[in-house]
Amino acid sequence: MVYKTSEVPADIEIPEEISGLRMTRQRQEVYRTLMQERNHPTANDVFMRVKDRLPNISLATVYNCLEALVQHGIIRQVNFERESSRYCPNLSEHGHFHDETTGVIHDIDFKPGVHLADLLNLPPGAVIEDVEITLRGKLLTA
Amino acid sequence: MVYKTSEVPADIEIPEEISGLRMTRQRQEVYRTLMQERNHPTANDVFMRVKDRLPNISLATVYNCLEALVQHGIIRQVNFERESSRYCPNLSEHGHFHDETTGVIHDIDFKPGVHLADLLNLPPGAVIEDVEITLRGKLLTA
DNA sequence: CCAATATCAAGAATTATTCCAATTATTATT
DNA sequence: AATAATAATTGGAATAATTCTTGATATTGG
Ligand SMILES: [Mn+2]
Ligand SMILES: [Mn+2]
Ligand SMILES: [Zn+2]
Ligand SMILES: [Zn+2]
Repeated sequence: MVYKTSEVPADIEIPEEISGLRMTRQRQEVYRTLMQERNHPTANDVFMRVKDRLPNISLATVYNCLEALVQHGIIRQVNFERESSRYCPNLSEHGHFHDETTGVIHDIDFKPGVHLADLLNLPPGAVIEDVEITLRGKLLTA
Repeated sequence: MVYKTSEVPADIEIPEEISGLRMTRQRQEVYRTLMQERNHPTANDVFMRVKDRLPNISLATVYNCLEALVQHGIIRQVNFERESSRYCPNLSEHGHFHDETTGVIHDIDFKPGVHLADLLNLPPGAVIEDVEITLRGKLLTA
């Protein structure tokens, strides 16, 4: 079943349209889940959570919504090795540290004033559209 | 058919054992291919090339060999988004720039003296075991 | 209201990679 | 050298994340 966008509950503060993307009920709930659970969930994680609110949503729709949100620059897709893609609503430039002990993924910011592209020997004429920084290691709690 | 390691042709300069890994004929040919074709081939690319020399090699073996070489730090596995894994024999610390126009992947070095981990706000206690830097964009030739 | 377009749902299809079982090769032991 | 134990290879089956397809439903604009 497709939910009418006009039946959106009152407690949502997500606009009806973001940068040209129609915010359907499904897209809103997918986006809300990412905003509430900032632990870089997979499509399936999102699917399970969104089902609490939209019991009839399909996994394909979650994938469609995530892709639409990524395409419009509202969220970011994050990949570790060959694992399932994860999704992140943090739009500030940041990298990801994957703690192998706990599985937790930490957002990593640059120190102030650092611009990665300045530190690389890029080939002349290179126009960078996207940068991904991935760190793998352990977080010692001792 | 399994090739006897003793029947290795004379023009190979790869040692019989590298850091504890038995260099079988299959592993030698996989490694040789990576050294000769520095364009970050996929497992299937390697498979097709190696078949010229070992017509009976299987794709599973190519995957096995690549994994063994990666595990022993002899080559690196490189991932772009959700595409097939690619493999790189360049062991110096470097990143990868994926030119979307041509599909070519360029090795990217840091400018001298740059150490990425120094520029990031890592959580206290983080021990980094691996860093991956991936750039996507276009190489203007004009 | 109507037509055109967009979105959704369910399940099938795709595909890179891994797994499995049988065979062959290598190494260690007698 | 023969034998036993271990490791590697092969071909095909299995896996699993993602994408595709198709029919239904919703939205938009006239
Ligand atoms: Mn639940
Ligand atoms: Mn060929
Ligand atoms: Zn993030
Ligand atoms: Zn490389």
